[in-house]
Formats: sequence, structure tokens, C-alpha cells
Amino acid sequence: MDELDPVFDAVAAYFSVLSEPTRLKIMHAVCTGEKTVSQIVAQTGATQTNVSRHLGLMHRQGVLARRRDGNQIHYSVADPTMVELCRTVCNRIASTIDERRPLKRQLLRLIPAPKKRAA
Amino acid sequence: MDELDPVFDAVAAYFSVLSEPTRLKIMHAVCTGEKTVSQIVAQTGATQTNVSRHLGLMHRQGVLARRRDGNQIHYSVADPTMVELCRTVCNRIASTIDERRPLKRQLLRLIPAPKKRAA
DNA sequence: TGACAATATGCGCATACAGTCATATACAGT
DNA sequence: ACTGTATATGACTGTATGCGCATATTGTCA
Repeated sequence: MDELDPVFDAVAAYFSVLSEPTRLKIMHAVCTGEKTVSQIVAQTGATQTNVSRHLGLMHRQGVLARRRDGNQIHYSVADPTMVELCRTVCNRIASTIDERRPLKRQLLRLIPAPKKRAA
Repeated sequence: MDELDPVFDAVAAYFSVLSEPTRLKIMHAVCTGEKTVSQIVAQTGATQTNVSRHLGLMHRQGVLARRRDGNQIHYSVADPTMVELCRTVCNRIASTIDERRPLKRQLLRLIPAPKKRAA
């Protein structure tokens, strides 16, 4: 199975992006459309430094796209699969905890369903 | 956004299970049906200690189901969503690396497509 | 009960990584 | 050029966690 190691490593690295609460908050912030760093900082409540680190990481992984506009930098989702995975997991977790209603509602509404061609 | 923290933590924890190569190997081993610890150890090439640790963790997370049979313990997939996520990611990664053919083939074949009612 | 096989666990180590502080870079306006 | 704003980065710390060794636990068979 050794020759498959790079494969498992790649898949693990992919999931690793989503295995961190702050990065999930960032995904949640940008999954509805382009956002500047400041906006993401405001929405997530994380520090600027920390957000910037995670944004850099996610951009390097190809998860997020960057766009410079004067002084600001806009980030957006570059890999829709990531959002799809989040939605799947939110639904799954919600289905396992019928007793905890409020958490369930929050989960189901975190990732809005795609309209037609959500950027 | 503070009140949503537990939600993001839960989702992150969910993805964390799949963000580790050894655990992915285990998923790959059991996704085709129940396997004993020894079988998983053999297939993954990891040590018994390490496999046992990961199996315990995955069982506690509700990802795997346990079944005692005499001296042996059989593990199987308890959460089909996990397998679905793996398949999704394998396809996604494969699609991003058309140039690396061998890796692509391996990825696409890691998680066999569900027949009708795969346990 | 004793010996053996299968699996789990306490402990220690090494590494990875999220977070913070201070500072650097890049751009805009005056 | 200077100041202010927006974003990124180097250095460091603390914590989490994957791993291996030795050992414990659970079950089988004689």
C-alpha cells in the first residue's frame, strides 16, 4: 500500500483545510461571495493576523481566489467542492442531533443552497 | 458569531477524522465491508498500536461500528457520509491533476462506487 | 488454571500547527 | 515625501496529536 501513500496524503491535506474552525468561518464568510480581508476579519471575529495566515494557506491550497483592488484584497471561493463538502457535513451532523434543535437550525443555514450560478 | 462556535467546532471535528492519512487508509480498508483489526493492520501497513488508536477514535466519533466475535473485533463503516465525502474528494483531486495520470487512476479507484445497498 | 492470540491503553517523545506580537510590505491620498 | 490604511510575514509560544514501546485487558483453547 506504500505506493498509495501520496494519494492518502493528498486527500488528508484536502480535508485538513476544513478541519479547523477558523478556516470554516472563513469559508462561511466567502461562500456567499467575494469578501475583503477586513470584512472577513469583522465577520469571523478572529484577529487580522490569524485571518491573513489562514487566507494565505487556503489560497496556496487553491481553495480561495485572490483579487487585488487598490488597497484591499478580495477573496472568493475557487473550489466549489469545498463548499459542497461543508453543506454535506452540516446536513449530516444536523441529522444526527434531532434533539438539539437550535444547533441543527444553525447548521442547516450555515451554507446557503446554490441559487443557479452562485459565484 | 460567537454563538456559532460550537457549530464550527463540530464540523471541524467531523472533517478532522478524514484529515489524517492513516485514518483514510482505515476508511479505505473498511469501506468495502467489515474487517478485523488484524486485517486492517495488514492492509494498511501501520502498527497494531497505531491502528487500534485510530479505530478507537473513529469509533468514539461514531464513524465506525464495532462487533465482537470471540477473540476478534470487527469494524465497519457506521457513517456512510464519510465514505461519500472521500469519494467526492478523490474525484475532485483527480480532476485537478489530469497531467498526473497514475495518481488520478489510483484516486478514482480508491473508493468503489456503491452497488445498491453497500453496508 | 496456564498459555497463547487479539486488541486496547498508559507513558513519553517528537512534530505540527494555531495563535499572538511586532514589524514589514503595498497602496492611496495629501 | 509623508501619513494612514490594508494586508502579509518572521519569530516565538503553547497545545494538540501521531507514533512507538511496553504492558494491560479480554477471550480461546487445552
